[in-house]
Amino acid sequence: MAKQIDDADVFTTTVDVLLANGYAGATTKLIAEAAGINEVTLFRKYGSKAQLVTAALLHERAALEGEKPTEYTGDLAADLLGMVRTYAEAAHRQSGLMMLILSEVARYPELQEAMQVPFMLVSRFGQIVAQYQKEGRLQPGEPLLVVGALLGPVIVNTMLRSAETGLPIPPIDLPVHIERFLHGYAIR
Amino acid sequence: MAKQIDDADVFTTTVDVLLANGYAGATTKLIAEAAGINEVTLFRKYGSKAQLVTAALLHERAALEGEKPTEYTGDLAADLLGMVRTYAEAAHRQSGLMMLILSEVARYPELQEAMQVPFMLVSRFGQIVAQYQKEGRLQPGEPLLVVGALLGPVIVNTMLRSAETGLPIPPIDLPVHIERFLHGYAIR
DNA sequence: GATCTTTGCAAGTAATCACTTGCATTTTAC
DNA sequence: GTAAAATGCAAGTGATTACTTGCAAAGATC
Repeated sequence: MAKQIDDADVFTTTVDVLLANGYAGATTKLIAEAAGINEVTLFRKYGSKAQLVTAALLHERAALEGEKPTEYTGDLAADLLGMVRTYAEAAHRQSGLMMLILSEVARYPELQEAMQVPFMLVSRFGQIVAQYQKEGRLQPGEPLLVVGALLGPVIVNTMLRSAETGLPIPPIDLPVHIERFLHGYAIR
Repeated sequence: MAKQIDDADVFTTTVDVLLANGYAGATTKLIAEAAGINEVTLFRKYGSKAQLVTAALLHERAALEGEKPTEYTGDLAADLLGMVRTYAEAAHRQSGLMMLILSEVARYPELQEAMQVPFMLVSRFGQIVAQYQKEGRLQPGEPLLVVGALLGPVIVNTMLRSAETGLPIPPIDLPVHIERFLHGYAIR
């Protein structure tokens, strides 16, 4: 019956359903059920499925923006580990969002506005890397490529481990990964 | 009208449509149009959409298996570059397939049989890495994690560049990437 | 050439989906 | 307490999809 519906709850639930089912599989019926509200309410409040999904993904971005930002501290190893940990802590959702965006959202023009949601962390890390490069402590080159070398293995590891691929791949050992990364990219 | 239809052509086209549209978006109508055949023929020859898609993905795997395998040569840097090049040459299709499998095929139980298609290269590379580790030329540890460190940045780079992410990310410089990787993981 | 097989065309079925409408109930605001 | 707003329920619409059926034409085989 009539009750107050928390938009944030609906948005979070919407993203959950998207991650589990993809855009086509995230039917408005499924989303409504998962959110514990009536399907017609979704259309009354949000207009259309695309508008709901866009709003939900933008809400996800707002939540990311509200988090404590990863800051440059001057301690290279600690910053790298912090970056990778920030990513790893949100890895399941972040990897899922990244895949959702890259493979599905890109296919639906009506979701265009939500395209940039999962890449803000990457941008921010690029700025931190650039700072260390400026100080001559990391190899020169495109900062985003360096971020790729840092995060790529983590991203792919998370993706592969989240599906039944038949690959016996263990979780990544973050301190070891950072140590190897430092051997490769740090300037001593 | 009646003509000979090449299964291989249909399968390749099917995968093309899957990569462009995803599973839900790859309607049998679209696939038939793209293959230049009648939609009803798809059901006559392959039974159902799921069976067609599974057959197409398995055909993709057979094509991969038929390719010249990347072999251990004893020249570490050349092998690493060869591995990364093998992946990069097929990158657009491989990354697309990987994303398709991880994010979509995993959601449809009827496609279960096709799950392992894009991961054969990864397995093979793991074996080569293990060989170099045995010889004490690469850092010890889980070979697949080392492959992740080698391929992860390439995979993610390809994924990010294939979509409109707003990130100004350039293509990866493979020789530089190998050089940095060697600094990080090779034992001199 | 005759027969069988294959494929195309057209029409159709049942199910599902995003979305709408009408009515009733509950909640909120004044 | 009253009126307005919000939400639920049920039924429904139009479009789309995977898939089927019937007929005819073309290709392959003997």
